[in-house]
Amino acid sequence: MRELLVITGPTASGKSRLAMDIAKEVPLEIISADSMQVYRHMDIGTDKPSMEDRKKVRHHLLDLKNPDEQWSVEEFQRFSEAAIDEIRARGNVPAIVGGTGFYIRALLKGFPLVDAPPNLKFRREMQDMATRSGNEAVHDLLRDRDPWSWEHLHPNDLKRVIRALEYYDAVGHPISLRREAKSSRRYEYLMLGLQWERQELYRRIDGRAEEQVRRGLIEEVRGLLQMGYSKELASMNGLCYKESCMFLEGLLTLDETKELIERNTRRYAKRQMTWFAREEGIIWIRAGNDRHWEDTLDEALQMVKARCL
RNA sequence: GGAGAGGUACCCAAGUGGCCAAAGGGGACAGACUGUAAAUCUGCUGGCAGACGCCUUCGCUGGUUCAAAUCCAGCCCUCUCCA
Repeated sequence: MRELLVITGPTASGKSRLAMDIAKEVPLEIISADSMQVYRHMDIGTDKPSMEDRKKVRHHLLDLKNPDEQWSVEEFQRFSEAAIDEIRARGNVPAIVGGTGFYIRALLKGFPLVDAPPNLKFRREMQDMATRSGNEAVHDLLRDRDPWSWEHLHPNDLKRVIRALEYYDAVGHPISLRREAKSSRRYEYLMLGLQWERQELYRRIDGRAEEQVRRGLIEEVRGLLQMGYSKELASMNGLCYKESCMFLEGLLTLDETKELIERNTRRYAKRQMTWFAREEGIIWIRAGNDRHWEDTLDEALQMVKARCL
């Protein structure tokens, strides 16, 4: 059985490069598992694959949405499942490439699709209640409806508390039951993770902001703002964008902006590593300055050829 | 040279005799995560110990006191203003 190829790892670990290199020997099509690269006009800050790469290898789930359009895990799940079928029908190997662990988990372990979309009015109400009566008051609403969540969610984790409530409101049973539920679709997969020594990865991240600024990050963000996309949007709160908005508002100097971007990127990488550390099924492939990229690539290639072809 | 202000833990910064291993913020570190996840949230941060607790810290050296980051003396350093 041909397995699905998944390439993941923290930001700046070389996922795209690995995928592109593998594609030289294996008929790959890439499905981006990146929550930010779905947005159009956000290229430099998201480090989106170049048009050149996209010409060489077919990419999916890039530039699907405008920055103010709705997008979420569930949609990622649907779109990527469809893309997988499509790619296989063409006789190619689907490669999920990206660092958004939540998306990858949703696809692989498959959260069951449930009809509980965001309910904005409900969220508003809960939000108001929180500001009026405190986060604990909202959190306490979970007690009877979803004891597991009540116990495991911190009252200050308002987003999740509200979502748990919202879910219950829509479906009538606790969202926490979903963790036991089986997905409708399951995949056999080969999940490769690029592993770097922490300090080395951080060094790669440092200086990256400098590079992005040189490539026009600030202009990109200014353009987004001019198109009418506000800094309040989720998309505009992504790495690089949030900081660039602050710069454009005069809150930061350019140097401070670059520093902030790098720091936040390191933190992001750390969060990803924490996530992946408890994710099961990842085969880690070591990369680093003490190892030739060719060796890293070969190690990956061997497994891909053995299991995905 | 003269007049002031100040030196507190990785950084900034409270604290002016006991309730101080020392508020608060930042950073670092760790963790969580099931419909916006590059987001959001939590914990922790002198050393040793499982714990009672013990030990070493508030520029340095002495002193006063039952007791000092806090009071006194000298010294070192920093900053501002006047020369």
